[in-house]
Amino acid sequence: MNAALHPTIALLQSSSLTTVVQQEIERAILAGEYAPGSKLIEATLAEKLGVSRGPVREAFRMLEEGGLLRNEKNRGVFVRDIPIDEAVEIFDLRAAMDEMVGRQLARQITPAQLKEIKALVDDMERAVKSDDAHSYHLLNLKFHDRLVEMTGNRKLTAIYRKLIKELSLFRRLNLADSWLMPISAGEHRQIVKAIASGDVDAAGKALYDHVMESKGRTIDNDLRRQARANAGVVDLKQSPTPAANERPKRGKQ
Amino acid sequence: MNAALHPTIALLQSSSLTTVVQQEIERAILAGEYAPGSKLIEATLAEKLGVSRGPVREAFRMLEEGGLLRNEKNRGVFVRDIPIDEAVEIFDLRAAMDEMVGRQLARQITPAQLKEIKALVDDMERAVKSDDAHSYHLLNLKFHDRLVEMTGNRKLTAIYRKLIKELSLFRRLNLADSWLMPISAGEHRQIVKAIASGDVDAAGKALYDHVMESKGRTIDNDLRRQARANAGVVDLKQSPTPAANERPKRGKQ
DNA sequence: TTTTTGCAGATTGTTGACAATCTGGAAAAT
DNA sequence: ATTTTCCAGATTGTCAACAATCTGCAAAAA
Repeated sequence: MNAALHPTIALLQSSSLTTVVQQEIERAILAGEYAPGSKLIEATLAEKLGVSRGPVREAFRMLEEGGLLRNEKNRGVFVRDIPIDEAVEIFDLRAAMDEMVGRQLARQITPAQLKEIKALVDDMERAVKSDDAHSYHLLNLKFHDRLVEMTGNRKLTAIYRKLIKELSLFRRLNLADSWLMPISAGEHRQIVKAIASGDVDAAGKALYDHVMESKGRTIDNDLRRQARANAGVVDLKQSPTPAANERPKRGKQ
Repeated sequence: MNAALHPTIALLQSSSLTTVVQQEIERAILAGEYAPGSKLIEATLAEKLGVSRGPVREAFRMLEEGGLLRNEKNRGVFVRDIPIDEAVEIFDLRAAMDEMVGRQLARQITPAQLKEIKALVDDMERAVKSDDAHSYHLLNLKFHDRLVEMTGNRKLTAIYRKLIKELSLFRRLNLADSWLMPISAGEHRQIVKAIASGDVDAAGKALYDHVMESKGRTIDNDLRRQARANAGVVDLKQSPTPAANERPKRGKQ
């Protein structure tokens, strides 16, 4: 008599307060409700969610290990703010993983799967035409996530997703991408074409290059942003940063 | 006034009971003191370490997220037993990561670093000559760990180490490798040579192939072991497995 | 005999309380 | 005016107790 026959039973067997709290905090972070660098207070969260501090602390430890939170002993936990060096490292790693994805899919993708990702690319092009950056962003995430998932390598998929989540905490990434959508969209067509052709090297290279292009765009973006911020500082010197009290005074990221 | 000036201060600032407990459990698991599949009891561990159950539970959550433990609600936490499918996935992923390592090192390795890994290979060959499988195993781990570390990509290094830890829980891997040492050792020489030559493709391929060979050897080993176990079962049918009470009755890995 | 039911002990899940530490600012000293 | 000292409030770290759940076994039922 195995479990998971009745969905409610499976739910009760798997979810404890800790896991629910963990999922809720993760959702809120990824939704941007807690900005990178901001502090999470155990008691506040516990009260908001109607539980005691125990489960909240356990959820903190999980999210900490998962790379979304950072803990300073006796000072508190903070939403991680991914520095640009780390973002670069993640992009490089992701490129290698995506290359592996491309090579594998060029060999093993099924017609049904091919149809599915082609449809996603079509949707993305529609989003480009209607200048819908938000939809494009979501479809882009979905596209890459599905590709990785289609390899059938669950370990790869799990780690890939973790990296994507961390990258989303690289806050300088959000906006200013809208005029680049057509370029990115074109690369997606190219990726699908290479996979469909069954050319292992081409598919690997297409995905590798795509991620590296994305990395380049993101970094350029950040450098511009950095420059703009520095330019502003000379006029506003010593003006207090808005959320200064949410940032720790000691230690490094 | 920054921290970490006095090592004791840095230690007290970073280590809480939770982190100490976490490290101790991890050490014990990797040392084989708790076998894969065995159950860890909160109260027992708490007493042995002289703390209450709170920190132990928090450490459990971290190790769970880290892939070393598995949690079944209301039933307890168990040392994870990596199934062969997952081991295969990890090997494939590791191969891609090591290929990245090889390509990067072929470009950027320094003479001092090259000297260091050459020395490690020398040590390994000495271990082969004296038939010291244990030393060889440790040196092998060190060799690959240093290579990854030398890329300078901390994210890659962290994930690589996590994968190695998980692989060590694939219990069927331990023994029976001793007569293969010469082969593996030769591959290591080959890897170093390719990196030293600066040939990006060759270095990547050398590491990729090495990991895949290692994967092949491990799987063959497991299949033989599996076959042997099955052959034994016909004689010993229904004989109770020794640690049967340590394994859960419900759910899947 | 075989199956079902119903505990008792063991173990995990959750909570609230207390101890230790940090933060920011007021008071005191320079 | 500037620096130092001290303290109260806020927050995290740890613990022990209680509640909920599971496991294995013995007694009852079939």
